[in-house]
Amino acid sequence: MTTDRITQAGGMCLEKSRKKVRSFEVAALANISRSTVSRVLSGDPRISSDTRARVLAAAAELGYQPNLIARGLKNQSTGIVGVVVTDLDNPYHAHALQLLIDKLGSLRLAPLVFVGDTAAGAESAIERLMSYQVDAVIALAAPFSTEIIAACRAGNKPLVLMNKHDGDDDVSVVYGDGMLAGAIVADHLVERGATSFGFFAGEDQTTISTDREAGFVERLRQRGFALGVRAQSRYDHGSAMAASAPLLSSGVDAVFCANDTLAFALLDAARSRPDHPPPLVVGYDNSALAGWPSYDLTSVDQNLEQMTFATVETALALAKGQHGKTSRHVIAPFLVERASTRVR
Amino acid sequence: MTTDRITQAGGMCLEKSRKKVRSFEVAALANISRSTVSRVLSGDPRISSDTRARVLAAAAELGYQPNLIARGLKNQSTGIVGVVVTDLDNPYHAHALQLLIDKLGSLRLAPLVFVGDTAAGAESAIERLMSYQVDAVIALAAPFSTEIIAACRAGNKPLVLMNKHDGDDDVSVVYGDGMLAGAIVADHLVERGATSFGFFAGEDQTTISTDREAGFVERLRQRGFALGVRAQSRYDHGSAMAASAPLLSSGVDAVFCANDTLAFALLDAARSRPDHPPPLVVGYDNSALAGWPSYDLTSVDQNLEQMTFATVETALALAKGQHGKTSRHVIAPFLVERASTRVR
DNA sequence: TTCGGTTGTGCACACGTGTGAACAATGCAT
DNA sequence: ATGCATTGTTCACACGTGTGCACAACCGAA
Repeated sequence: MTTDRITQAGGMCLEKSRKKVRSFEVAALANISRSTVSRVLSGDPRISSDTRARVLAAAAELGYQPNLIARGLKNQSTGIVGVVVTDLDNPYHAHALQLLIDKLGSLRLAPLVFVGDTAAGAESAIERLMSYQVDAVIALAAPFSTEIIAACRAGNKPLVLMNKHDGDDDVSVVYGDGMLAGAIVADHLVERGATSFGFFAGEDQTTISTDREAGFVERLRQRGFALGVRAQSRYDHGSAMAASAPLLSSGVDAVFCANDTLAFALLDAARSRPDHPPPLVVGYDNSALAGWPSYDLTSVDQNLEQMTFATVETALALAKGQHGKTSRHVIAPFLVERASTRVR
Repeated sequence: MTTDRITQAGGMCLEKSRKKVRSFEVAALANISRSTVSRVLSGDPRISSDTRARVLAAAAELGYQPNLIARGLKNQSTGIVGVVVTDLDNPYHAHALQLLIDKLGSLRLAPLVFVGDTAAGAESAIERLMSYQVDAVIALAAPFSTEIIAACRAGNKPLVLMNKHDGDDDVSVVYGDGMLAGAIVADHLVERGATSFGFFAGEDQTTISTDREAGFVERLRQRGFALGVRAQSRYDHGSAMAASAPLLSSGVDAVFCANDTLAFALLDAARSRPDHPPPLVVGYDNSALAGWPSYDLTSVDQNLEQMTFATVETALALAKGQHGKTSRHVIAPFLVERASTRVR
């Protein structure tokens, strides 16, 4: 009846679909050729509605699920998207990853996730991804984007950087508008009556971080103020608490922190010196913890929802077609006001 | 020279390896057949060391990376492991996922990650995973494990449940010893001088949660005490703060919380009523936040490192061979003592 | 020379799917 | 009856890899 081989029918199986069912089995059940099954599934309009119904019924009865590995091999398109993340202990990254997975899933794409927290790790992650023939790569706030860009270019894979942009490299990027955020924060603090200002910077001096500071300082300047004090720290709570000392002893009215983690550390440090009144504090990321009463932190929300949406759309566009075109989405952030900038 | 077709050699490429290089190209460069290349890569001992060296040199020169999709199709084993997670906003889950990805990567396995936070979502996630022919499935603290178990059994895919066990279902499981943890906490609180006790339960009444309570109550009983008060809440901070009122107004000496999130909420709620002295508080998960000075929470550490290790090892064992054998790893937790159980 | 053993390599097929081209069936106009 | 367009289906090949089996080359022994 067919040139395809026969499988042993799996003996004494009691459950519904014990063994993997392949397309030629539904073809046999529908008295039709295997190609017609494939055409029905791909929505080919030449198939008569009669046979289409028969095939669909047979597929449903057998519980047929196409083998996406085989399809990927044939189509040169697997529907797999590589995602490179760094630190999932940062709740902001974890949240972004979750949103990415959701968006990808709703587009029937599957995320293959790797951690690239060192230069070597990032490179090897990309190599693994390319071996799996992913349709595109999304790098999430990746510190080693240079290596990633090089690897993707060598393998000719479309790449989208989310929340990281490296100036002039021609890669598609999606990131939050740090300059705008800095300006919004400056306005907010001035309106709250602050007259002396500090900035708490993170360890990494990427454009993503420096934009925030630049926008802040620039708007302060426009309104007739200057930055009074500046501190810098790694992103863990302990280091940040230690590093926040100069900000507190300077006695500035308000501090803008590059990150919620830094802001929490600053608040904790301020609590331990009740002699001075604490400054107004603004964070960045609007993490869940910012809403808790023990911190109640005013924070910039990067609009991650919109950011992940744009990222996935961009990746999909690159995957299907125009590899050359690089795009640049800049997402507008907004401020969530809470008690940490309420005047006491 | 060969029966394989010729590719267009990619015109004016300037970069190193602009186009995908396939095994027959390194075969051609090494003046050898394609099968020999495959055998070299799989470490076949019959290959002479001379040709082996020639092949490896050619592969290195062309930057050959085998197509794992094609290999997966042929071998009926993709090296992809499906991971089903629920809530990545829970830092505990995010941390576990990161560890899982690391362990999988070091075993040269690739994680395909899906979110299954509803019954329907979990089922569709598993279906997607099976379409991708994953070698095994790991479900991380999945609330809808019944659906997942059914789907994996139907598809004949090995499954490991991490941090969830459903009593008598014969599935491989890896989880922390909640009974032991409860006992350790009871001992600790009694030693700290507490004489009246409360338990703060989570929304889910899975065995994972109830074990903690059962072990706690049992050990209290052995030492001549009983549980004085009990509260229950969803796992978000707001709900938990509201739900913690009865625990505080009851005036018990010590409260064991099923989760760090609940413990943080309880501490926040206690702060807002300075009339009573706060109880001793113990949490569960030892999340990063527990170490921060604003909470400084004594908490049970589940030994996630060991747990993820056992999970991945189990999945790998199931993937290569003994599908029938189900195993059960119970990981011993330990207590990290901090200020929240220090007598004031 | 013939036979058997060892060592290394190549041919051809398989994995499960998608798809261009060929083809059968039918209707319609010549 | 023949030619042609339309419609639905099948044939055969391709995607890139692994591997059983046959076989070539070589050596030593009878």
